Amino acid sequence: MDKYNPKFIEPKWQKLWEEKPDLYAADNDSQEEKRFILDMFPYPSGEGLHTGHVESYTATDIVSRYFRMKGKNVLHPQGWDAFGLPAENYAIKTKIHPEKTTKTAIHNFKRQMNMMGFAYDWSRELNSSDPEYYKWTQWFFLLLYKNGLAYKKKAKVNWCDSCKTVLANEQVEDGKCERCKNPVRQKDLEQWFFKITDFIENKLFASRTRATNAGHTNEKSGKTYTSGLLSGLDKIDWPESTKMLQRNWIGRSEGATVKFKIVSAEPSPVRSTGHTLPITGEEEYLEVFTTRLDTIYGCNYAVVAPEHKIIDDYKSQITNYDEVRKYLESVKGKSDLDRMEAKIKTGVEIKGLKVINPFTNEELPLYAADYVLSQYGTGAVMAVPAHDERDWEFAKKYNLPINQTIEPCFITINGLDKVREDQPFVERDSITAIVKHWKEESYIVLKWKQVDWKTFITGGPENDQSFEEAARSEVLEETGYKNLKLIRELPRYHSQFYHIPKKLNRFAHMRVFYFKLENDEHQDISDIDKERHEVVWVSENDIEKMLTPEAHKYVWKVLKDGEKVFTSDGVLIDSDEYSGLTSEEAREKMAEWLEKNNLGARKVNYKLRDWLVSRQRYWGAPIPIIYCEKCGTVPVPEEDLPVKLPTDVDFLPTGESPLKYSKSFQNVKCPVCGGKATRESDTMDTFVCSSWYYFRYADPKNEKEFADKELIKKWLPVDLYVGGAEHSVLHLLYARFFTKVLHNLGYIDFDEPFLKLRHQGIILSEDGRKMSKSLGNVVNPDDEVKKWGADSLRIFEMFMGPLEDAKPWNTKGIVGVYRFLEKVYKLAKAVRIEANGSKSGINKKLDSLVHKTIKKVTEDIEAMRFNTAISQLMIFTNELDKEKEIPITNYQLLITLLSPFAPHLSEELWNSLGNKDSVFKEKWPEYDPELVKDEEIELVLQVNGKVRDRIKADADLSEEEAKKIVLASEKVRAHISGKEIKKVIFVKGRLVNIVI
RNA sequence: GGUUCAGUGGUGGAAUUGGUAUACACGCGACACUUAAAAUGUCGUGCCUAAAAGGCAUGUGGGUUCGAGUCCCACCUGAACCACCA
Repeated sequence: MDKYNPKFIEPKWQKLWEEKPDLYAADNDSQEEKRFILDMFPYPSGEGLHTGHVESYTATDIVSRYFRMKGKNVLHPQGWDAFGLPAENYAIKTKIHPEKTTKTAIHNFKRQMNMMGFAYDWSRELNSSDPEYYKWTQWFFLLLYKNGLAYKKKAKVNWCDSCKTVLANEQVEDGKCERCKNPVRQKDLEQWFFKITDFIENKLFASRTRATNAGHTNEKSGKTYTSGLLSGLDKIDWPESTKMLQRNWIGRSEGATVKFKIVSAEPSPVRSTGHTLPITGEEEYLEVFTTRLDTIYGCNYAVVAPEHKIIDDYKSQITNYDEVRKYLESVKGKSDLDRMEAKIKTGVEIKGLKVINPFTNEELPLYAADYVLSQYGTGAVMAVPAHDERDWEFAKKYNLPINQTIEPCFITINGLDKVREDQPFVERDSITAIVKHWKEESYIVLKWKQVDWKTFITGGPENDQSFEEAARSEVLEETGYKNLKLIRELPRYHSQFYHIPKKLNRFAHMRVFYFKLENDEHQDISDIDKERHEVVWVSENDIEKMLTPEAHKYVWKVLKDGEKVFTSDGVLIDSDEYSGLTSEEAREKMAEWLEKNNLGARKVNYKLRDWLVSRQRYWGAPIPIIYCEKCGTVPVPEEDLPVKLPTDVDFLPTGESPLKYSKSFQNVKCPVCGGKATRESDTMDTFVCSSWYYFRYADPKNEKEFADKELIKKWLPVDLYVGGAEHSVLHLLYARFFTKVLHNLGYIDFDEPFLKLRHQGIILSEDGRKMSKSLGNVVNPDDEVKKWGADSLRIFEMFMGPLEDAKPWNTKGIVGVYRFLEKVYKLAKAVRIEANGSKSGINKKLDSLVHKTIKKVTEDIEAMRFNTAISQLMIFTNELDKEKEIPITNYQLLITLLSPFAPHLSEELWNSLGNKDSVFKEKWPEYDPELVKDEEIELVLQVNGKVRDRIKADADLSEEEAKKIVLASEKVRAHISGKEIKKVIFVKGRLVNIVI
């Protein structure tokens, strides 16, 4: 055998490995430290593995093999997310039962995985469509049901006409079905939900009896809790982008509810029911939710969602009820997509009703409009057209008044970014600017005056007259303006307001005075650069830079378009006693006032809604619920699980679950009274199956529990989880929810399932587009393995670039990897068997490279930087190739380091060297930190930062010696001749830089 | 529209986190072996310049620094996700 022949080597070792389970099996009894390394279990489609699967599975395979060689007890299982719509749709088309197609697909997937040499512990294989598995999915449903976390409710839900089923909010993209891209309709249906919203914030521990030491203890209250879906994100090692997506999806927003008194335009209100108003105090109010309480003085009307109950409740008082009704009808038929796409806001005034702003006591008109969502907040909003874009659009269309109550602050303090930590003050202690007022035809002079540091931190005198006078006289000096009227002075502590970088906050101690400039005087401003932006800065040329980016854009818009909404925080104006406060301060004070007067309260709202889990489809786990004529909703007793999927069904979707038409399935006896009853015919969303599967790997055959408590303790949580970023909200959020439920009920003592998460980037086709069958640009792993072998494909996919990046496939690239493996193979010929073990020290340079390579490969695997690990192995191989004779220790080391990447070749070479045991039984090598260091380095000689010469030198050369060397260099001398040396910078082991 | 990330040779990508820019690989070119091709091997390969010396180069323009691909500001381009959530 002198030619590298993966076709022969690879199947040979795959067969031999199969016979040695200790190479890949997880040991329940081992005392070694555990590592649970997990791939997202795939949906076994008929297409087989694609390049993306190969990429992420190779990554986890490398890490698993590495940790095993490190002596860790590794759990690296694989399974099948087998339920789901594609299999069912395929069954509808071909009339072949999904169980059968799934089985075939799994068989093919498994073949391909073995072909790739993935070392999975197949003894723990699981399949979510197996009754032994979904028995426990049903058990989880009952667990949630019994703890009040699963409920059935009639609600507006997303309905896909093409899939003929309801969808979770998470499965609707752009108003379309995630799967078939059909527009989603809103439908009123009774459906099952999981109370995922209960776990957004930290939750008090539900079960004290079961818990041993589970749960976190709050230091202040001493209470034990489960960390919420939000706060839990802070403690796990996940990509920041993924955490962001989850936070955005949960969409927490802090605000307040405000009660607007409802008054009737007509004096004798009679309700539809015949009662006179008011019945109770409660009903007199329209409750709205807002995050911008500070803008309430600018509220000019209120809007309710078309579905809001106020319309029914006050039917008789609405004088234009017919018109309102007509509008509601026109909106009803619209899908979410239509509503979103409609660029122009529509609505109708509800005449006969008015609401009263509790702050101003103004009577305001009420509207119904579909830009207000009934499901969010209270389904009603206070409209502030001056400071909210939607309200502004609406007000423009219906010609409603617009009152500005927030004043933008335009200025940031110039030069702050140049201030260093050791300089306590800004260079300039006073800045003057003139701004054209955004609304009026007048100019405002702004004067910044620095408050000294001590006064600033102690608070200092609030209304320091002399300070104002000083400011005034400075303005006079600089501009000659006399008629300055002080409009307001900004409060002092508003660094956030100036948009100053956080680290510079402590420099933001300036007081700002607003002076209004009388009109006659502003005529004299001679240097107005009207062409440019009609904003003139007087005291500095570069003062324009003081504008915050946001304000800069804003000023532009105002001046160009005449008017524009200002939606950011600012300072309040025309708001009674709140005027002059910043938005943040005002929100705080106004909320206090509301609570004191019982007219509202602080409130937190979320975008996340409860998870809709029922589906009107066949290929899923049946919901274990029975409806009895007498007893009502009855959960299936645990001992009767699993509720098996019937086989006597027609798959054709009708809009009702196919299970409804199975007589054998539908008709049952009530488990409580034995009377006539029917089964729930809906199945569960497949994401329910995948929300708990990782627990099952700990104990996949258990018939009494979803997994043994001790085994869960042994193996979980998952140490490393790798999968696509497309699951960032769906699967990953649901799985966290399930884990938190188990924790809260005392089943487990951790509340986050996946400690470390990484995504693999998509592999694009060679043309940079997504691989797809219709484009005909799909790379099939089977073909590549046939051409190059699995080892080449594995390494190539890892070598292409960082794991998480999107990378285009390059057909020609794989040959380089093949050549590399071939070179490693051929090196065997040059191996010298030493008489007396390793004889290091002969070739110091090579020894150093050996240890550098161990270090680099080890660190890169741990950090999952496989591309650079492989590059280092290539450098090492190239270096060995230059030697006439290769010491066997060096060669064995190369094979050991290569083995996680190219298991087949490594095993073959290891065996050919006369080793009887597997290379994977070998201990992962350690490096000697002393040998990693270079004894001799190339000292870089720079003049003014430019490289002029390189000289070989001792690694721990002293500064004195280095200086001598520099000055001895002719090239350096040529550049410094005749000039004075100002400074010499010395970086040990690297460079000397001469500054002239 | 918003948020986030990115932009380095002909290509995929490196760069010890502020210290020799372009490691490793593909591709390309020359040469060797061969009747020839493939395979393999050797050498070369950012741009300007015949070459050396030198200069210019990390999307563009500024800034900080002895020194910037890396830090700061603005702009341009691209990608991903979210999008009436008050």
